Amino acid sequence: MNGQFQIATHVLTLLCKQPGELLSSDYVAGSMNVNPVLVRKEMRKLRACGLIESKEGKTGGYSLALPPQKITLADVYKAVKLPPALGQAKNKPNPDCPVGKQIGTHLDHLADDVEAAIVKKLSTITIFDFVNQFD
Amino acid sequence: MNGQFQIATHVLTLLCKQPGELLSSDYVAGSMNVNPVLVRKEMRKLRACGLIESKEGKTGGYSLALPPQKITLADVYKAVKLPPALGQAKNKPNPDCPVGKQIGTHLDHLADDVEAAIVKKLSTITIFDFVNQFD
DNA sequence: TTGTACTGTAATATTTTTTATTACAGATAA
DNA sequence: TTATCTGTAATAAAAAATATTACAGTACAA
Repeated sequence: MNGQFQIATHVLTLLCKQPGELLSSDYVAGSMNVNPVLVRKEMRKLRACGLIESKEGKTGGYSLALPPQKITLADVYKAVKLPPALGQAKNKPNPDCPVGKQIGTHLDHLADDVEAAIVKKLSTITIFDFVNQFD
Repeated sequence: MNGQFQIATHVLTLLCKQPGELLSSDYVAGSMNVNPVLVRKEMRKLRACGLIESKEGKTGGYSLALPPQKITLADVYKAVKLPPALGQAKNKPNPDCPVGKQIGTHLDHLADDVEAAIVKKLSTITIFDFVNQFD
């Protein structure tokens, strides 16, 4: 149960719907029933990728750093860095087994391909597109 | 850290490499350093989808139910039913917020699209293909 | 210049999920 | 009838995600 992508997308949606305004982590957290600190953590990632800007102090808050047509959901996905879609083995396989010895490499390669497919799909959708679905 | 797909793929690889033999959960678990009960749990899912067969009793074990050319990694992915690639919000958003009210629907739709992209990619690779990569 | 309302961040606790372990009933072959 | 396997449940342990608390730093405004 990992809601990081959902938090990031929710905030970007709010920012897109209220351009020019600075939204606080408290306000945003209230809209999605989540802890404000968690919002600030995700915002740090989005800012590190140049998707949003933040302002400290009274009257501080978050705003889009780019026009919403320039932000794709792939950017969001890469910013929040979810765990791999195919999962990840906890233990290393037995190196004495011919299969165990090699399977890690092949599974890694496969995981890369799947991540690429996800990014490709998400790169076709901008925040602008996503928000346009709303009434 | 979710290794269910890895376990399933590892077992199918071993079964493919040793056709005709029945492999026990203990043997397989040893090849991937994982608990045998966990292997049996994944095998239950694969069997429910008709990918493998199992035999109880002494000399029991697991075998492929189909030729490896007929089993795609998409079949495996669907059989093990991983959590959604984009994650999932734990809490429901605030229904009094215009965005919170609707975003669930749009995120669900997006999740479906991404899962479809993953399945499409994985459906191009059979277990036979995967195993052929090994030395 | 002092109070207020934010961000930024760390530390810790709680909750949830995943994996491991233990146990045992039932099946099947030697 | 004994040994070795699957099938499954129940429980424990480990890992990950989220929530909470706390507080330093920043910026605005009265």
